[in-house]
Amino acid sequence: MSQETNGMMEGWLALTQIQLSVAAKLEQELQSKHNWSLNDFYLLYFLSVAPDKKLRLQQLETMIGLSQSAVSRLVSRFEARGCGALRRHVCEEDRRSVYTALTEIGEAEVAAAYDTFIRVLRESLPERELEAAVETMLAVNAPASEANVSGD
Amino acid sequence: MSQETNGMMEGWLALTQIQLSVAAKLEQELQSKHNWSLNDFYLLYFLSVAPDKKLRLQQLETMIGLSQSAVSRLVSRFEARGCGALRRHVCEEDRRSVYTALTEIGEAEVAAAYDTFIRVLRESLPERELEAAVETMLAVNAPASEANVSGD
DNA sequence: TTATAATACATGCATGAGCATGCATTTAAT
DNA sequence: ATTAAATGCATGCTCATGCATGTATTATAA
Repeated sequence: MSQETNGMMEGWLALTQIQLSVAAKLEQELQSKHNWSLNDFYLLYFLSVAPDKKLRLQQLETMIGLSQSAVSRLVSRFEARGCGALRRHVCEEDRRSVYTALTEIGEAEVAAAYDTFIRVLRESLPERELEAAVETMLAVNAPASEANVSGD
Repeated sequence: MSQETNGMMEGWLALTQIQLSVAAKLEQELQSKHNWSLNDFYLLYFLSVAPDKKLRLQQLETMIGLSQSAVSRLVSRFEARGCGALRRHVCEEDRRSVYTALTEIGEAEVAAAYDTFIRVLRESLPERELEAAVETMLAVNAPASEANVSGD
């Protein structure tokens, strides 16, 4: 466990903590203000910026970063709430696929949730810590990592 | 959804994707090479760098970033495997607390897993994308964000 | 001392996630 | 045209997690 690997470790742990805590804050605010989970928001957001505001499940997988089954159920659950933000219909060019499309109601809701999202991001992102964590990792992993570049 | 907020969003999404994919790679390698989950590794790692190589559950909560119940069960499951890397004993100064201590067997296993961890981190960390994502977020969130600092 | 509150961990329960698999549809091979 | 393989989504199962709560211990108040 050398100096360098330790820096790499510290940087990664710090980055992970930051990601976790900001994501928790986002989840919390989206939940209380819009009754959405973070993944609900990602789902609707990616639809809102997609051409024709519709995507097949497969496309959502990589965007949201969930497994195929998880996306299938995420959309199912959301649709089952009956809030009318989503609509699913079989893709006519390939009847195996299913399109998930954003409705006008959904568009408005996404826009509102987006504002919340960005606000919380601005407020809760620990900029200095994030920059420090990343710099630590990059410095440690650089070719000439012999030099002591740590601030403290 | 202005230019600036969009940059913030893009940066956050990129950061999240990076964290997810690297964590998945770490999990995968730890699982195949050491039969540990990522949280298993974090647990044993934090013990290995703790004074006397032991910690109370409460201390592990914030370190690992899990709830109290999740940590309780994480330790329980690990101990229940009977691989002898962990030992739990009631804290004598405060009999409500439980110490989770690393054994010598555990120390050796952590050292091996640590090497794997750092190697995967070095190999799979997308440095340029990470730096770009963070810079995007910081630039967008900076006071003088009028200036166009985006590369494309 | 005794009663009340606070603390630390364990556990029942509900939920979301991944894996393996099933079903329907499309594509490729013959 | 027929058959086999591949693709896209749904679903049964298991498991890890968070919340609410229970239990044991310690701290505080009277």
